[in-house]
Amino acid sequence: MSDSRVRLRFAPSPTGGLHMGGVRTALFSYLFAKKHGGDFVLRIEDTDQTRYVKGAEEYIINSLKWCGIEPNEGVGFGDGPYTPYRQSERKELGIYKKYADRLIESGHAYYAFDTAEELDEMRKRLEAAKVVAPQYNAVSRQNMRNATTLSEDEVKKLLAEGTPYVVRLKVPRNEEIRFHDIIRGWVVVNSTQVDDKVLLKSDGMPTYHLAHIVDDIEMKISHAVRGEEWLPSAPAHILIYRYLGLEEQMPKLAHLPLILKPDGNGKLSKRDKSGIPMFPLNWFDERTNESYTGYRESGFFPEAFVNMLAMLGWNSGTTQEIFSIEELIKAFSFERVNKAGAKFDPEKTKWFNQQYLRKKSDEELAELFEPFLKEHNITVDKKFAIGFCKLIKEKAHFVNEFWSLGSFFFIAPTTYDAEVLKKRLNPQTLAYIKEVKTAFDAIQNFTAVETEHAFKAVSEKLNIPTGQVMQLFRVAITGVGGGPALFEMLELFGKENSLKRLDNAIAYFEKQG
RNA sequence: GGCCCGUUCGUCUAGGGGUUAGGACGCGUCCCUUUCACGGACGAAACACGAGUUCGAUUCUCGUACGGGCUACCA
Repeated sequence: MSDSRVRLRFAPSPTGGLHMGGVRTALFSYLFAKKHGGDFVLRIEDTDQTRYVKGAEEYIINSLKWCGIEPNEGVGFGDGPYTPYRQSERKELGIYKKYADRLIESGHAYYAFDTAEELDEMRKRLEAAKVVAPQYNAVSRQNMRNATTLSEDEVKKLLAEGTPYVVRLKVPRNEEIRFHDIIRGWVVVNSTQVDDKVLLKSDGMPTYHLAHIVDDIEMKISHAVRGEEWLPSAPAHILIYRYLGLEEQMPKLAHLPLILKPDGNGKLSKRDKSGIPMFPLNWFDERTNESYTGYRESGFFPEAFVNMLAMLGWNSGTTQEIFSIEELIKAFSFERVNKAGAKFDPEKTKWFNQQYLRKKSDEELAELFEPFLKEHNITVDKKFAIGFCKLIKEKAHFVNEFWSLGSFFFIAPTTYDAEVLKKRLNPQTLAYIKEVKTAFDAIQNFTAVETEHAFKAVSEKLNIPTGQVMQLFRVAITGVGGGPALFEMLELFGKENSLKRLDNAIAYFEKQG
């Protein structure tokens, strides 16, 4: 096994939008596969037809694409040597039945004909008898309608009559099951705790337990990565591999710690009150008529989202926190994945996006901001947009904050911050502003350095400290009391626009007086 | 309830038999600054508890507590 090709699969079931926990599982699998020059496969586990949600599969594919963690094989990403990659289609090939039959023949699985009502009765009976863990197992199966209690002829007859049946795993009575997990080390469970899991359902579909094993074997998967919620059923899976004689080919197991809610406890839910999304992309659930916001639509960069996810349960062992996907691939290992669940931190998630925002070039940001300008019917030349981004990005976590932070760059103010006016507007400061306008008029080379110089010269001339008039001057130009570096803004606006804004403001200020 | 997994600042985490227990987010103070932000400096803030092993345990072992997961013909 150790010398064979590294192949990992991400195997979600299309029962809804892909949760960020699922994205992280995909991410870790992707990183490991890429690090070892292996394959990353997308397999769709659609064995539960009652829970199939239309659009979910496409959503999963689009999410992976947006995150930049693309499988090189599988549904939506091109066929590899093990097509098809949808379990519903693989079922048509009869492969699951084949493996189930093998288990039946070797005596490790059996037909069971119990109806839902009978199973329910059994559970009630066991509960009434104060059985600690009611389950279909080595003991209780003796009182049920299955191939271990019925004669061979009876079983044949029932099958011939078309009686609905399932195939169950015949779990031994009292046996220690040991398995190794890359993240957790050795785990030991007694088979008494494992129930006779259904392998083949009455509709002919395999359950997850059978299907994922068959497919992992058939697809030559080297490492099976999944969430911690699967740990309790892992012993049953070990048994299946063993009874199939495939323990040697069994993928190495890695159970990832869960992502927990930011406050309180428990698994991350579909919605969080922090307002940070739980899904990569917008998702609309047709069944419940509920929609969920995505990271993409909330203005997150995919790199930031992926980086944040990577740091949830994994670390490089250094103090580095900002990683490109290439760096992640280089640094990743399952050994450095934590065992304990990680609470999701909305604040830090924003911080990650801010880090990436600050790394983007002004040109790139201007392009990303373009749609917001369109939305407000604003046309400006590229240079202005780039200059705007340069000044505004320091204030923001997201590109979608740019407009509300700096709409005054594009629309000259018609109202002015009343608080500031009340505090700072008086005959002296008004005279100051007028004097500044005159001084600006005379500037040939309208740069930040020149305007600031001129502004300060007025301060000296009128003997008024800049502090008393600076904010008022800012309000005159932008209408609001806060914003980016004032003289830098003037340079971007240019002489003509700046003077026009000053004129407007002076007219307005005079009316106030 | 039973079984499994886990437990270092509020959160993400580093560390690991002897450390001033390190970093990051957030928070606070100060500096920079016309404002806000950025940046910088500083600060408050953690080894769940109890035994055992040991010269010495946050680190190893066992219990306890707490948290989480699982307990379907769902994945």
